[in-house]
Amino acid sequence: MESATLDDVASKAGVSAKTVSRVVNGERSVRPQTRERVLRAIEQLGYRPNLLARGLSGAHAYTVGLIYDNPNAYYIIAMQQGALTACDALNFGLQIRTCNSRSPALAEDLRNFVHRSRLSGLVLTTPVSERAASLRKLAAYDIPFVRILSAADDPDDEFPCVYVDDRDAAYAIVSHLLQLGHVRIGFLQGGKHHHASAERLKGYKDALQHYGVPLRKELMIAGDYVFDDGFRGARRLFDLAEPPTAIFGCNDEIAAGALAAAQAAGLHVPYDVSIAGFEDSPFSRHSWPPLTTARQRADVIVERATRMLISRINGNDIENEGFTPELVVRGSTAPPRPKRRQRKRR
Amino acid sequence: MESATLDDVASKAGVSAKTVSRVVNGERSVRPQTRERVLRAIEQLGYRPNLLARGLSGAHAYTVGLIYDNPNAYYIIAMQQGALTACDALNFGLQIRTCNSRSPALAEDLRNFVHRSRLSGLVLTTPVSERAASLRKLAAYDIPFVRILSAADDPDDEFPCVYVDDRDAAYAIVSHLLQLGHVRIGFLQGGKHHHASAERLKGYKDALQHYGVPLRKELMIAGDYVFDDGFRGARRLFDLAEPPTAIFGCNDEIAAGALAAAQAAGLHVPYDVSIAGFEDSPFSRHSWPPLTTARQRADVIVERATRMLISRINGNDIENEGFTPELVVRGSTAPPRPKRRQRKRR
DNA sequence: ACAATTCATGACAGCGCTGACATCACGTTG
DNA sequence: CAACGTGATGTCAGCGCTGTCATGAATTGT
Repeated sequence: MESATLDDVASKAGVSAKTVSRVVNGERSVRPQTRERVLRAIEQLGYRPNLLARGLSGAHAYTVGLIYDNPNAYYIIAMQQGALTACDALNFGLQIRTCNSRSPALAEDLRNFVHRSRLSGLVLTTPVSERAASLRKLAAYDIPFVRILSAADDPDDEFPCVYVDDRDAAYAIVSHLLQLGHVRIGFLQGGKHHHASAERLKGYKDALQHYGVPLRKELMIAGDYVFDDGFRGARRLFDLAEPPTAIFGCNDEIAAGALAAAQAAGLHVPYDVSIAGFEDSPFSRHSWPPLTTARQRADVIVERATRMLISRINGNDIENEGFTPELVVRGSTAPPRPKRRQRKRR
Repeated sequence: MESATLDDVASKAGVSAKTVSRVVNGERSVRPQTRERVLRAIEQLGYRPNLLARGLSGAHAYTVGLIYDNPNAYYIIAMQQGALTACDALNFGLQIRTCNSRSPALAEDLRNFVHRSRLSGLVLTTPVSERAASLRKLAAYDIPFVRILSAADDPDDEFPCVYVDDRDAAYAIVSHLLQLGHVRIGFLQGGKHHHASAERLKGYKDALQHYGVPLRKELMIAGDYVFDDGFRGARRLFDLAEPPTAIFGCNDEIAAGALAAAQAAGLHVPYDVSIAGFEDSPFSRHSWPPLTTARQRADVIVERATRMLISRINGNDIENEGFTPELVVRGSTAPPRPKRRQRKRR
């Protein structure tokens, strides 16, 4: 019933506890044949190292921290799931923490968190992962971390990361709208403090340019990644003399707000106006009509980042990796309805 | 920089480490005067016990597990938040785990989880908290737990719990609809394996009876706590010869489904049909129109439950406690629109 | 007033593991 | 062939805390 200890494995394999420890921690200097024997004993006894003892004894607690500053519950759950999967598989613990990414003391807060729990490293999600100055401080504190962030043109390779190609995904969404025949496409931007916002904006602009559609300032509205800003932004768009026939909301919550605004204004989605989001949150599936969006596998992305981090902690070299969200077409987008307003367009 | 240890506190207070340990753990046999001195030293040094060492040394890991089997991200995040608040305040660790509440091996799974991490106890949320047979096994395994559950008529006081008065809250919602003048009120029930479903049903029935409105079988539709069942259920209601003028969905996701179904059917909410949910999830705020619902403070409830659990682990007696969700009236409910159908009603 | 009991406190081992260092068996090298 | 790496393994202390038991002081009963 009681779980096996290092000593149990050691005597079963006929080696010292320290050697078993070496095998468990993947240290080099163990003869392959010995390693083999130890691994077999571990397998037979179903040995798993005791995190508490490891942490108490070692230089770090064999536990990573998942850091976020994000109000989106679905996103958080998915990220937690991914991190947990990786940690369970690799015998690491997981600590979960919110933070204030705009605090000037961000780096110090994180350092305190790491030191207090003797964390082995951090997985930083957006927008925490984008606070360059704080990251430099963290690195100076010798805290290992892996960040998840939007791919930038100039990939900032200073620190290891998993990047998400927001530009490409936004490009795909806007192209989809353009191909449907939309020309006046509203853009509800997300918070400026997320790099993803700039990337998605770039995808929007690039797609318009590629299809030879001029950019219209009045169709682009700033805001944050929240429902209310989607609602207000869309209302402003509908009030224009020439309102857009399609709206791209920078995430599903913004798009949900736009959807609500459309319905409040008596517009039919998608016949009067098409709406697209970004993220593939349950919102996008559970609205009416369901939202066209870009699927972002936060669980997979974070699992990857967590594995990279642990690998790095174990002293291995790691390589950055990228993901591109995938277009998901649902009922909220359709060809524009020909109508006077559109004909009038110069 | 390094955090203080028991020994630091001990020498500062002029006592042995063991005595400090006694104070920290609230053991009785310490003279008030000594305790005072130790507490002052702890305060001055900012001492916080090391969870790893405590867990390694002691009979349990000073860590509680939060167990859920629930697909609702908002709910989970709120619960985690509450549990974390309590654990941070009381110097306990927190482990978070999903499980399959319908597995016949539920109790064994939980026991393994507890043993593997040497958890001090469990906070069980619905519907895990309702699996009576498994709870008895857990109790037999000597695993302390506190459950969160729907208040039943016959309060099952066998195990400590925090209960939520679902019946009263549902009663309040249906009364609200009745007071608006609705008589044909559809009821979209949640999954049978949640006791809350039965309680909410009871609230529905009680309210109708109190207002002298006969119960109509055809207005009550079974389903689960998911969007799709809300959608399908509402569609069936709209297809009735005499459709309801109001619908009460057993949670916000069901209500969101009903809302989508109404919009898909070209019905205007709330003028053609009123819709109410339960839970006060962001769904209810971010739909159009926003949903009338019952606010359930999952964070507060779970924080309370966690504090109870830790108190119990520390050897104190605890008392059960109750919460009643609070009616929140938003734009999705309004008086029924007088129309032919209603006049025809016999 | 003295043994019997209770209370407050301390000494000490040890939880399971890792870090630092010691050891030993092999080549290598001049 | 002695001196010296180099790689594989072992020894041992100790991380910070709690459980167990020992100790001495205070309190009680007769």
